[in-house]
Amino acid sequence: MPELPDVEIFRRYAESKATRKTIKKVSGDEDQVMEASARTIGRSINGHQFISTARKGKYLFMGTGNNKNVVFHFGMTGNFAYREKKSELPANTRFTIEFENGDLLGFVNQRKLGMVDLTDGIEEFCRKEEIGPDALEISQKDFIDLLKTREGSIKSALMDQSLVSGIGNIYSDEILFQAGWHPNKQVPDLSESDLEELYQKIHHVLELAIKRNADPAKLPYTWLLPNREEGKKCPRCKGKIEKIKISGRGCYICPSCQNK
DNA sequence: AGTACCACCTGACGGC
DNA sequence: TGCCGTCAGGTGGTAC
Repeated sequence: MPELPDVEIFRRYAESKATRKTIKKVSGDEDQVMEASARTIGRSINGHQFISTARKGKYLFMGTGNNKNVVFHFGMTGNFAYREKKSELPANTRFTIEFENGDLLGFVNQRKLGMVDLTDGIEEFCRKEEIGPDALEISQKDFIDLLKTREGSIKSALMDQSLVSGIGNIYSDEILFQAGWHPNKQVPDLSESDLEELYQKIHHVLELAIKRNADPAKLPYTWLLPNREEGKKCPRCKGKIEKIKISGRGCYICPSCQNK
């Protein structure tokens, strides 16, 4: 489930559970998830503590006292699992950090589309990976300036991580539903005040989702997300939710509410 | 510069 | 019950 709100919840979880504890050792499958090997990561961080956490878009960073950062990206599935005193971690745990006190932090990633990496500098890492400004960090002015020169559909613009990072398939559906735009609306057709409104919707949706722990069951029933299923009733107009395909991704809309 | 499509993985679900 | 196709909240590469 990991889009910006989910990753922010994971960050808070890791911050509260796994910082200020001395790292004893790390282990991980030597498969495609480990961008840097567990051995390399262990050599850099064993004996140190995590003292900070950071998030940019869907990327999560845990910084150690010796200025290293373990980087996490969850792909389409996964979360963290913290366990006390070596109690059992969930299935599909791909990377484990063990602390001196015996506690464990597991990176759970069923579909192996995520990754674990190591970097000295967060800024440098983001530049290399072409991760754009975070959707909740960028100013309204910068957001509008970026979109001014953008072509193509608003949906693909919102989901382009190099433009603005953190918004994925389902939260872009929600944002566009609340803003009233069809996902295929062309960006050049949006006025400056349209873009201002869009910026506000992005903040509204992402911030409230974080407040509700990114738990779909706790989101307002007036939102699209709890009704994001073909044939369900639109919570606003009671029309039928339709599923369409945009750049290969399933996309849910209310055709009558999203006709701007 | 955008977009469409495939690939990477695993597991759940519906149809037969 | 079992097999098969399809789909899932992400990203990267490639071809157009």
